[in-house]
Amino acid sequence: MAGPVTRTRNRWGEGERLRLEILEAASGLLSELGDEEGLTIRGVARATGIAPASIYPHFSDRDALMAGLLEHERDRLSALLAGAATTADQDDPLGQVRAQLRAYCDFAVAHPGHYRILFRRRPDGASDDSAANPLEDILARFVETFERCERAGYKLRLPARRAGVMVFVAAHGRVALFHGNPTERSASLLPGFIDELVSLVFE
Amino acid sequence: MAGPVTRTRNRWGEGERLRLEILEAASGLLSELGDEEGLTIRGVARATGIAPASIYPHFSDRDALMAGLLEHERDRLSALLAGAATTADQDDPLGQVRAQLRAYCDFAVAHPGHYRILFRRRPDGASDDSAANPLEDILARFVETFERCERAGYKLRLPARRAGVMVFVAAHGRVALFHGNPTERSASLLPGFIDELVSLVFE
DNA sequence: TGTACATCAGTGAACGCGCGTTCACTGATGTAC
DNA sequence: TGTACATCAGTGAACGCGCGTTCACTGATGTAC
Repeated sequence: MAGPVTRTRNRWGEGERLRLEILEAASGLLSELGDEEGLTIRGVARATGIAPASIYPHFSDRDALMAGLLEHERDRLSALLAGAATTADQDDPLGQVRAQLRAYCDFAVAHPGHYRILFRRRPDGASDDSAANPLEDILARFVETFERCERAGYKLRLPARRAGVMVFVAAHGRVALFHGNPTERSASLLPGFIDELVSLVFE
Repeated sequence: MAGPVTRTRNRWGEGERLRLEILEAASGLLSELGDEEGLTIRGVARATGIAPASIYPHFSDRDALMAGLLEHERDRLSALLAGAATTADQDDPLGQVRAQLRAYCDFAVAHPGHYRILFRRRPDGASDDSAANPLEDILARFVETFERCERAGYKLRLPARRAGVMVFVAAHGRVALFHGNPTERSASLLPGFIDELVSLVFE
């Protein structure tokens, strides 16, 4: 499809740049394929415009590349959610909840491949700490916003953390439903779902 | 791990049996691997105790085998949910909702691999009708039960279908969270989550 | 009842392919003296 | 300023492997006459 990718080699002392180039190429590939399968060392090398062997100084093997990619995408989504909360009206925490949920669903709809890898089972070796678990990071964004709601005097039907879990898992379930049946119609029903969800969680 | 699988060839006129044997072997493999990757024609043939070529009279290619497996597992889960509703106290529709949700989560926790393929993106060629969409089938089980609740006089905060969508997607999101972090602790919090979820949806 | 033939269930070997990974290398850019 | 050498960024070719799929086949079981 795309012509052969050409690139100029990094300058002396800047070899580390290639690491990011690889991750970005892999991310682009994930958009095209919509799926982690087919995301191979050779494929990523082709997309980056380098030899397969050139991956190895930056990622020790395919698993390490996938783990790097997961971290990369988790950080993108986490930043997006934090941004949505601060962009919304600071005096309207309920609006912030909605803005975050909308940002979350938009991301999932627009980037199914990226979204999906965030919810992939972690390799068995992964530890239990939150740094390794991308979901904890995302969840924390929602919990923060509910805590802000509580401080602003809004009455929740659940404690802030439980409310965060509830909207997060429900939103995730809803976009998974969309991914299973990615139609215009299903996407158009998302805003209504978000409103329903928010209304259930408040008094 | 397991020794070489041996089997006796089916009798004349019973060649169709092999189709089911293949699906059951694939299902078993899915349990062991916990993952659709590695579920190969050759691997399934090995697990069934047949030659790879013997798959082809029953499934035209790998995609057809995967589609057959998805259908197989969807029917299992759907039957499980229907059974949970009829096993519960017939005069307690709210208890039926809980029983279904518990059955659903138990299935997801006990069979991550089987569960996961139900939520895999369908191949692009798949049509839009509900028969092709495993999720619709599962969703319908929950909706049925909420309709029973309404007829029994329980007040829902959402219409029955929307309530069904809500608990279904929330339950799915919750077990996905578990799959991302499959600890004892996470599993032990599931019953509490189910109760919370049910309480949110009723007045 | 025999016997020739059709049909069945399933096999074994081979094909071409893309994969992950290794290893000795190349050429450009920096540094020591 | 020159020059020998170290270090850097990245390459090209090769390896062994398991994969999906094809194809001519085998031996057992049924059927027609």
